[in-house]
Amino acid sequence: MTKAEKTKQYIIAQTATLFNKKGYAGTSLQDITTATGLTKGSIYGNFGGKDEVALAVFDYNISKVKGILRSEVAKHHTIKGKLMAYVDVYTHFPKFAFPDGGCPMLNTAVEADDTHPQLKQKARDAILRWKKSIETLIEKGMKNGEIVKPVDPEQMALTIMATIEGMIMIAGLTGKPQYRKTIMLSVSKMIEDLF
Amino acid sequence: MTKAEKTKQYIIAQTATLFNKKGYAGTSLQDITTATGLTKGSIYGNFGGKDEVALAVFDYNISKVKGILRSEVAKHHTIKGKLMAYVDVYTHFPKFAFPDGGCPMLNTAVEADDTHPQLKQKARDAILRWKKSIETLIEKGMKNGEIVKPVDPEQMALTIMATIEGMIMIAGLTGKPQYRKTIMLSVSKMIEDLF
DNA sequence: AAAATAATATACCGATCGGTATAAAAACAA
DNA sequence: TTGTTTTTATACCGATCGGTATATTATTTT
Repeated sequence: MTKAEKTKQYIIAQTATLFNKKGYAGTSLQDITTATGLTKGSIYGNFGGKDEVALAVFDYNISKVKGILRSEVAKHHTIKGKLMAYVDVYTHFPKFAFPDGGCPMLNTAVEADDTHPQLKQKARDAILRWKKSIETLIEKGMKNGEIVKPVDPEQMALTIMATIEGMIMIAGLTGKPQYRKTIMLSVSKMIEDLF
Repeated sequence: MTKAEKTKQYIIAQTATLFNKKGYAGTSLQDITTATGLTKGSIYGNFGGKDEVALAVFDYNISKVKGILRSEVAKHHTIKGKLMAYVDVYTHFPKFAFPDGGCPMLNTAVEADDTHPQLKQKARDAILRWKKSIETLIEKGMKNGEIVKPVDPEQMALTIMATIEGMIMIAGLTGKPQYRKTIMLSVSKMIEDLF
């Protein structure tokens, strides 16, 4: 890894929290230089502009979350266990190395809705991949006989995702950790009902 | 109503969509003057600053949503009907006079999370009021015998709210109206299961 | 209608915005 | 080690940011 490549990764890692907390419009070049200890020249030597940093940071944050979910899901070998792994991760949210400032998909979706098409596209892709992976799990469960009740995989996936994302918003806004547990308990019941 | 009061209301109404779409940090004084056709002097003659406009706009947007919900809920005289009115409103979301740019609570919650304490407080109050009103409906249903199954009103309220807010995010991000209907169908099932 | 008051427009403030040209320094290749 | 290329720092650009002082225009009150 060349020096520039290392610096690039360093900039991304140091500003990941920043962008996730303050958003794209709320994060200034000065914030970036302060967080990294570098100067504007260095930032622009490694990135084409603030946009490029933001896009790279989004990928970084998403892959962080994805990595956690993937490894937790892999620990279980039943469909039920794998689905419950999602509940586990989001119930114990803060324990995991989640990026500060909440879910990057939610944050980006809300901020980029009418302003930053590229970021919005990235968030859209991420959420559709997430949807697909839950759907696939449910479909496998139906094929291998684990899930016996008739269920629409898409509806189930969308509902689980919506409840989780809404939970993140409500828990973050109210500052009541109990709300997170309460809502996630409902999600686990939804999943339980499939079996 | 004095002239100034009229102008104040005019500024709020003209910038309500703006703030809801672009957020607090993303909306500039110039955006405000362009949207209203007024000048900075006029804005500052009626408000103490951008913050004051933003706070007033938030109240305006929330009361708009609240008014729609209240009138729809009032059309029904059973608890089930009243709860289903929420589903109705959010299912046919765009038909109603909702502020463009999505749910003001969600938007404000995400943006103001680490930046604007006053706005965050307003969003928190709004969501707790919403929670309370759903809880009260469920409690009434339990008292008058409409709801027979044992249910935790708080858990039910939180779960319904989370699912709705997550739906708004997902539907807005993906641009697929069908997702809204699919998720709201799940919410209506949750409510149906109470009776 | 005249005087007092309130509301709006103009012109400007310093600070910060994202971005760039260029020079100094560090890393690399020979 | 020397020469070349890449990386970083400095200094600056015009534009825009939120905000204000003041002049001008409406709106009230008398």
